[in-house]
Amino acid sequence: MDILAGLNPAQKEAVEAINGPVLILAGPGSGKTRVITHRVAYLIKVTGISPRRIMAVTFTNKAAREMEERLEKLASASVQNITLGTFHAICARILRTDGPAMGIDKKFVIYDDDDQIALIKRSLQDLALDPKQFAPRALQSVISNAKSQMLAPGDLGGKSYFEEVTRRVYERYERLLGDSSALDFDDLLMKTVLLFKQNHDVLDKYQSRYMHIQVDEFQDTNLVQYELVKLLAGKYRNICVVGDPDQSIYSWRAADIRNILNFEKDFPDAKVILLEQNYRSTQLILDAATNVISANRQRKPKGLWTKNEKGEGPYVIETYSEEEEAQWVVNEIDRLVRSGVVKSGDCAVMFRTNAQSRVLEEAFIRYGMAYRLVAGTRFYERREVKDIIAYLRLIQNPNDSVSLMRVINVPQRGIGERSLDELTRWAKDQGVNEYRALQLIADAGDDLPFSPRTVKALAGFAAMLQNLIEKSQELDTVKLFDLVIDKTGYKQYVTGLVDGDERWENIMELRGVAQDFKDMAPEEGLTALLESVALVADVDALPEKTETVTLITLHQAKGLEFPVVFIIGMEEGILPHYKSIDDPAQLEEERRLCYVGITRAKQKVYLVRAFRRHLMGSSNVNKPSRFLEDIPSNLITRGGVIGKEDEWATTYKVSMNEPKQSKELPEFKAGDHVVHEQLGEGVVVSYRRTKNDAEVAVAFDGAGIKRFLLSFAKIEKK
DNA sequence: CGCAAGTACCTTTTT
DNA sequence: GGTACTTGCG
Repeated sequence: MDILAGLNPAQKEAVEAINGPVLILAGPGSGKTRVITHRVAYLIKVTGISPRRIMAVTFTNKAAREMEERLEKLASASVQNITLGTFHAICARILRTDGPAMGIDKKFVIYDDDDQIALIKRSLQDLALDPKQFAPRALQSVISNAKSQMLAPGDLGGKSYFEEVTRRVYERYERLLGDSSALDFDDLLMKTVLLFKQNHDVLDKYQSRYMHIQVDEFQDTNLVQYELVKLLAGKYRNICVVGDPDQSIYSWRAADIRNILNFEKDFPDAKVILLEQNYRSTQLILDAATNVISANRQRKPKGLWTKNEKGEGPYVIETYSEEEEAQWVVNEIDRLVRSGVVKSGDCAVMFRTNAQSRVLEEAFIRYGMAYRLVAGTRFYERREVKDIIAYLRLIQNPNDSVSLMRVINVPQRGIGERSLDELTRWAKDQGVNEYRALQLIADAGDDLPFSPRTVKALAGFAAMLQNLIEKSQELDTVKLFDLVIDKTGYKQYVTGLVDGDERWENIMELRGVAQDFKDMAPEEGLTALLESVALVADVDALPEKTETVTLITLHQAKGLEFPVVFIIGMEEGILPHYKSIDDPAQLEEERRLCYVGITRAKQKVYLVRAFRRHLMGSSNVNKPSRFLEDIPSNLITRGGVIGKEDEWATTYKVSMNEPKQSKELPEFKAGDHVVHEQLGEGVVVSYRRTKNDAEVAVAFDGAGIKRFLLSFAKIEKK
């Protein structure tokens, strides 16, 4: 039984406890993923359970991918028969198959955040409400929260005027979703639960199939998700949930730690297994993390321990500004790499908010150090990508009015704002959706509130769409893709835009995604393509080990580990985030976020803060994060807890600018041939003196144009 | 109707 | 500091 080899007693117990409910509480670095994958492998290989009777649910696509890879190594061929995916993906599949039993259009589209906002704005418009007074974002969040708790519009009380408005918007929004044959993210979960509750045959089908169910990151599940799991496990009760309440960082998305407590209530016979041995971090890092998290009051203490060496405690670093913070990080990574301690791929820089990555990126670019930013501007959020997807969605489901309104005039077809308003109003009067209205207009001819020119434009669009729909019956996804960018005129349109080349490249990248579905039957291929696009937000299915530094948000870092971790912005207002400071519960979540960050580190962790930072234009002086004070000074390897702002000069500090001024900087001019230490030969494109430095842009053969600060870059004339 | 310039607005984390 | 929305002009 080599599947159990190398596991510690607690891990072994967790793998072997396959009968009945199990709750695994797993500390960071305790081999959680290992346990889950080994459990599944054990089920298949040792007890001979058919893979198709196993479901493994994860919270993110990344986690699903990782589990799949690991399982492939352990249990090879049988893996593809396991139902493995995110809650949303699994539910989408169930609804695609059995949704029609409760009146869900088989061809439903999945609306993401942006689509939801568009539809909420439409709802406000329909109800003659002012979007300035009722922020669409806020409404979206309230509606989403309601759905996460299975609340229908009618369940929202009319306690205040705002609630009353929310109820009305929610109602209208649901109506519009239905008219568009669309489901939003929350619907995928909620409707599946409703389907199971309303249709016993369907529930029985799934209950009977799934003999074993595993749920990862259980602390991040919301009420609907837990409900779903309970229903699915209703027959065999072989349910295993794995989580760590200390790493619950998604309560803002309605994740509910109470699910862990309720699990023990709902399954009183549940076996509870603690994984407390940490295999990841040095003792001092683990101690520091434990001290940080222990300050939370709403938690059960845990006995995390490790056999690892004592190692180094956290480094606490203070810099003057956020620019220096970024520069310092880059310098330190460079120093570590040069001294041979680590490779740059071993380093990760983590931050609370995406906005912090900009300054960081600039420093990396200036220095000429390679990095990868995990999901910066997300690929699927780019305008041109969304436009093409909207066309594809329309082909699959022309009722999708958000997509229709999005692209009806992109590229411009002479259908302006006024015509669109009129179209919406007319469709509403006729009691049909926009697509149907277009068809009616194309057929009607006279007697319409549109100018002949507009009628022609609208009819033209309808005819084009109709044609694409017909062609889609026989073309594979790639051929259809090419036809779309050709017939819609998008190709010509996009190449004429200012960043035409870049946008075109993005479209070609999307075409690459379409290629994955090329061999499927036409309709299925399109459905599968759209589903993967809707549910897999990160296009970077990059392998974990890369040769470059990783820049990542603390949230995204959960589940990962790196030898060297930098957490920047260790300041009041950033971490903890200023929006969370007033609310004790939210503050505890910020602390957990900090804990997640520290526990990612194996060897070294740097807690970096800037004395002065620009926020929304103006410059602020921030206090050190309160979380730094939770780390006893004897654990800190360098730096110490930094004092109040006026003591800045007396505390440990790092400053890079001072001695540089006197140094003679080499001068270049455009056209000079130069050599860069890492990037090789290149030609100077521009040269510009700044206050104490000079900025030079160099075009390299392989690497394109890079910009450097001369005081840092190692460039010489050839 | 389309485009350009100007204005007001807002900033957390993601399936 | 960036973007989404508005205004004004051709």
